[in-house]
Amino acid sequence: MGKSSKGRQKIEISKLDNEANLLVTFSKRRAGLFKKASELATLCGVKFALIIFSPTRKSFSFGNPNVDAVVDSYLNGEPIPSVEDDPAARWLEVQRCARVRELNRMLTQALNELESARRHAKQVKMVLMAHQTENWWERSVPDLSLPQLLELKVALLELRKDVEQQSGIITTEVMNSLPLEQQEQVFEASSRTHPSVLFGQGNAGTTHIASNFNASQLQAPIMIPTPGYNFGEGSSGSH
Amino acid sequence: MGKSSKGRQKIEISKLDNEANLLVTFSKRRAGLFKKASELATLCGVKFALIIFSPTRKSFSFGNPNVDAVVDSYLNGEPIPSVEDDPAARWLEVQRCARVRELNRMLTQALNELESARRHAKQVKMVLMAHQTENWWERSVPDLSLPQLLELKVALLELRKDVEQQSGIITTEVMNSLPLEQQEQVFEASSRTHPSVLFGQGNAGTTHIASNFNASQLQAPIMIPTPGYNFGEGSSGSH
DNA sequence: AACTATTTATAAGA
DNA sequence: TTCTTATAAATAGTT
Repeated sequence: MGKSSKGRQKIEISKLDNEANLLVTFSKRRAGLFKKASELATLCGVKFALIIFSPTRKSFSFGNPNVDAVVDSYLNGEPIPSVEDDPAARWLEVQRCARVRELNRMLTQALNELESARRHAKQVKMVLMAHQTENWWERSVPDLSLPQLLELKVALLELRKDVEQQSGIITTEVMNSLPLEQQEQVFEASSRTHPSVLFGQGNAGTTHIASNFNASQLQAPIMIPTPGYNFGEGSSGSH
Repeated sequence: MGKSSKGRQKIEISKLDNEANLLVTFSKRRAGLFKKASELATLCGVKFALIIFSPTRKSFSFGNPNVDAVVDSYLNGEPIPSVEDDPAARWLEVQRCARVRELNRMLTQALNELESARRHAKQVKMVLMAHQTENWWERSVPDLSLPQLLELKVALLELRKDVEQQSGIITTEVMNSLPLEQQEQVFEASSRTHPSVLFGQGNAGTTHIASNFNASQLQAPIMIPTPGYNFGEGSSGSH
């Protein structure tokens, strides 16, 4: 009898041009990839995160114990002392956590500057408010009494000292002390929600990934085309 | 003749107890997983990131175009209106990116405060520097000429006005005055340099992942046990 | 790190 | 989509 199917055929690994076929292949291979990943995690007890953006721009993700924990570890990863002398390793290490490191650096700097600016502002305010009960400077300064003027002088000297210490730095140096990348940084607001979908009904709890992983689960039930779903041991909890 | 090998045997997907075997299995399956991922990326032209922590705590990662770009997309992903009311989804959403969001929030706030403080400091400085050529206030204030005193009065009034507008806010209100949306804003630096390491010698350019992907490449050469290495189409450039 | 006998994944077709 | 089937690919155990 003739064969009922040609069976699996070898394909070249290059961008699929047939759109429909691409979608099917994506679904199949994504499922396979997720299964492989979960098997690896279960067999070897390792942490992992896998994030995929579908051809239709939706995101699929999962990880063990969960994506964010792994991403955090990744972003905050320890340097590897053993590769300290390997230039490539060093380079990569520098690349790592670029985002969080940079944010931390910026935050530290901003906080430092803010502290200075705030101390400065406080002193200015003190000087100006010291006599606010009378609003003495609304009268013409020449009318001030000698003690008042002396007080003013002390305050101004104090202020000047402060200004030299802080304001000068703040206003003249700070802008330039920021690395160029920082000054040019474009900030993008994105306080968006980024929800995820649980894996199945009640099997997202403490069970092992693979122990409740089989082909039937792998297909339709869990492949909800929703961006950012997680499953695995810790997917339903915090990390 | 007898068979030279039992060949592949079926195994149960549960944590391997044999340590040596686990390490070998990890290496093999990691390689397979990476290959599958790169094939999927090539075939379907999708973005992905894969981060794995080895049993020995080292991290392996790669992605298309690179891990951080995908992680960024993931962390700043679009909201999915349809799951807005799903409590589980909301919960996971809250968990997600906690660290980066908090850093961003702190940075945003610090930056806003700093901007105010800076504007204020600038005005203070202007007042104080207006007469710096003479350092007139180093003489005793009572010795000032009438024009100088009038000038001082104007400066002080100006400063007071500024202080009322800014300093008060800075020192008392700013911490709480940011609108909630602003406080939650997530900023992302978009001008970040992000170099990567080349994949192999000269094949990391514009070639497709999988077209230069074979078993020999998959094993030792590219599996540098270094945190955060990337390869793939876009791995050799910035994004 | 290689080698195979198997298991597993999957391209095509229905 | 989902199922089937023949075949390609991955890999467990061994050397």
